[in-house]
Amino acid sequence: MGKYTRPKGTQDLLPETQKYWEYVRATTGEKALQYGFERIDLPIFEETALFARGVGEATDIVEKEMYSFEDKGGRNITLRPEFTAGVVRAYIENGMRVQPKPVKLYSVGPIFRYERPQAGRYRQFHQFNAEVVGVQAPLADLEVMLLAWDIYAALDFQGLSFQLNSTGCPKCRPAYVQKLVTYYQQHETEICDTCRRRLTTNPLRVLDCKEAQCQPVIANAPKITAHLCEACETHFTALRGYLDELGKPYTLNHRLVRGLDYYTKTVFEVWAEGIGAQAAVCGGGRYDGLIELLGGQPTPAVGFAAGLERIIMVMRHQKVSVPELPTPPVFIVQLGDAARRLAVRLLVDFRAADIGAQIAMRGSLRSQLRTADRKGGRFALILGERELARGEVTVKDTTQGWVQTVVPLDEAVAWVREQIGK
RNA sequence: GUGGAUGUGGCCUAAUGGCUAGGGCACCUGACUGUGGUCCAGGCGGUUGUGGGUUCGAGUCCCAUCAUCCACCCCA
Repeated sequence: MGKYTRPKGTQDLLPETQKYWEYVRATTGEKALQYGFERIDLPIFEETALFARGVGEATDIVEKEMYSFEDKGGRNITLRPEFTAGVVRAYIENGMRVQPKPVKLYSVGPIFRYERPQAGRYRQFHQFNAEVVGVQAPLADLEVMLLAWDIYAALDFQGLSFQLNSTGCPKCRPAYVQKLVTYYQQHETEICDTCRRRLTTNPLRVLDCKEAQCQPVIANAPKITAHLCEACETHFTALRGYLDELGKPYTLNHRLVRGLDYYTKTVFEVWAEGIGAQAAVCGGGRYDGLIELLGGQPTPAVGFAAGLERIIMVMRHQKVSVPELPTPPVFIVQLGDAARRLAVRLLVDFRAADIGAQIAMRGSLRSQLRTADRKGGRFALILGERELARGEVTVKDTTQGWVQTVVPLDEAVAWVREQIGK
């Protein structure tokens, strides 16, 4: 081993895994564009205050998972722990409120969180993110959910379903939270320590506690969907109506919550058959309060994010076949100094004709052919003294075993082009 | 942040506390400038994760530390 090793929780994405990344990036990007989302690329770091405010001071992310530092100019900087805050910042800063609504944006890229690494979980990882900004109507929620769904369908994920809930809005949520806290206080002796703490810091979070002792308490807890105001109720009903209309399976899950204040109304996850049981593969929801919170005009929005490492992990586990990355079809084998000079001319001729080509750089004929076999493409072109003398090149089609053809040197490019039908 | 398991060349791995840590894959060289994965010969590559300790002697036992994996936590 060398002197230096990767920082904890980071990974090298080696050439042999690139086809998965390329495939996932291509599929998600294609779907997003198809659905009218436009790509936006944002800085990987932002002002720390943006995330502190946008994600929420009391969240785990802000409290202990951010990569924050001071730059040489004394600015407080944080490597983005999620996309939404940056998207909203860009929306406001670039005056996107003057654009026709909805504004539909997507992003892909690295995300940073200081967490304990685990299978499929890294400190630098990657997300796909999509947002619909500027529309209150539940059609926007549906649009985001459909994109999430279809991305996984396009990636051939099995057993897809939605988990769905509404978290209400500033009008109806406080009353519900009060009710929940009162209920929990009556059962204070039956719940875990963490939940007791949550009651004061972030009450909604008690609902997704995994502790065994908390389960019966959760099961009988008041459900927020029974306490929605009229606007939230109408919104939720309409969204469910669309899903019913489309026959998309969803489960009402009153335990599905986001602990952040700016989340409103719709909260959802897509579940799929993962490694073993069903598991969430992406999550999202509506955040009508965030843009105003970050200094913009009051603007409704809804979005979701998906972790690419998790997608790739499931794809590899289920042995989903992904297309190979293209390799250059031509590999030139050369013998002798004179032939070598001609060979480099041939090499650039192929490339000028937009046909991928490589040249053997070392070794005997045998070992060059062996290299052609393992690293090269379909055709091995042999250029030695014999060929040189006759102005020919010997072409072996590696997909055809020993079949070889002698082609005049100046027709080689045209001959190969014809073979590959370009 | 909590609990558990595991660390031997790039990868896989052998070695009752006892010879210079052995083998396979891969890589390189040769056989071999003239026809592809075989075979043959040779080579490069290790302070056994790191640091201590026990012992005449440690890859092996003990402690610490680091890393990885797993389960929590959190989430994507």
